[in-house]
Amino acid sequence: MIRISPHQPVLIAGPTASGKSALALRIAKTQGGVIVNADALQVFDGWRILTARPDDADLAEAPHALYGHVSFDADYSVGHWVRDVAPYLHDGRRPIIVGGTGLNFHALTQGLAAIPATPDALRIHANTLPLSDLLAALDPETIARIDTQNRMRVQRAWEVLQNTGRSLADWQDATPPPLLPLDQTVAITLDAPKDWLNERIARRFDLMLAHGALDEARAMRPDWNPDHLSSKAIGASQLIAYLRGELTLDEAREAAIVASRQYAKRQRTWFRTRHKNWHNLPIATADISATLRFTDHPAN
RNA sequence: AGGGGUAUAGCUCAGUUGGUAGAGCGGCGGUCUCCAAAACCGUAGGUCCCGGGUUCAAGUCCUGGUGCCCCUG
Repeated sequence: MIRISPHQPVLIAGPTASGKSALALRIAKTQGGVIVNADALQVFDGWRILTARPDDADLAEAPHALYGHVSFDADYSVGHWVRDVAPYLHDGRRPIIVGGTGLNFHALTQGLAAIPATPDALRIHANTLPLSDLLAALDPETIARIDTQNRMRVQRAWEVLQNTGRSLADWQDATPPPLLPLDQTVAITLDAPKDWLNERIARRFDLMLAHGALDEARAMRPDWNPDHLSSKAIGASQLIAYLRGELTLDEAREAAIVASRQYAKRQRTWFRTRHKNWHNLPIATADISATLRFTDHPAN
């Protein structure tokens, strides 16, 4: 039994296709609140079907925020997101923060180093440098805490040092307190059995196709640029490849489903190790509404 | 029916002049404080189609089957 008091923020995490949005909507409708998106791709205004963004009917049932509010060709990252959620944390309505991006929840509840954004020019320059050069410029303290084989992590550390003159390790040690400490929330991680979820992932992709994912891809095709963040939506590159005749529809479908399964695996790994202090809510085995108990008075 | 080709990991395929097998993808596990639906790391899988033969030794050569593909009639 999970007790939830009035106005208390609710956090809902869980692997893709586990039913997070449906749960959020149910809570919002029955208990009130604003559903706030914590998903890295649903913030974009492109690929609405493919990213499983709430449809108009959902939007009509409860207030939603941070869905599709960023242009499909814009840059976006955890830092932007943390700034964007802030206004919804104390506006009098219960925030129901839902998404599958573990890093966002981590930044929200554990804090995020206040590092200035990397200017585009510096990022573009960094992209051209060999990994060995990036590594050579880094301080030992930072090197010790990053995966030196992971170019993105190394480049990030390099960019921070170049741009701010301070090492990533330094910045991280000075991480400000979190915007929303975990103990002020009711944090729920949806836990779905792997086989059950894999089946749902496949079914959901077929449903997306049935609901016009291909039309969406056709509409996005003229502006298609794999470098856009929004282009990372699972299934996007696959459907574009199909439209270009590079894959059969069946191959595109299969590739998208596989990518989705792999993504769900990464999410499970993250949640398993990082959400130890969250409520673990098994989804296929229990009736969720029976587990959640909304109280009339603050619980603590 | 005749001729040719092919049969190696779940899939697609590599395997040099014979020395009991590898890759990519997938699977499984993990890492991750600003590209995170990203990026990265680790790992398990094989009676090498079946039988016989040559050889100290055969995925590799010979032979008989079988499956599949192509061509001819």
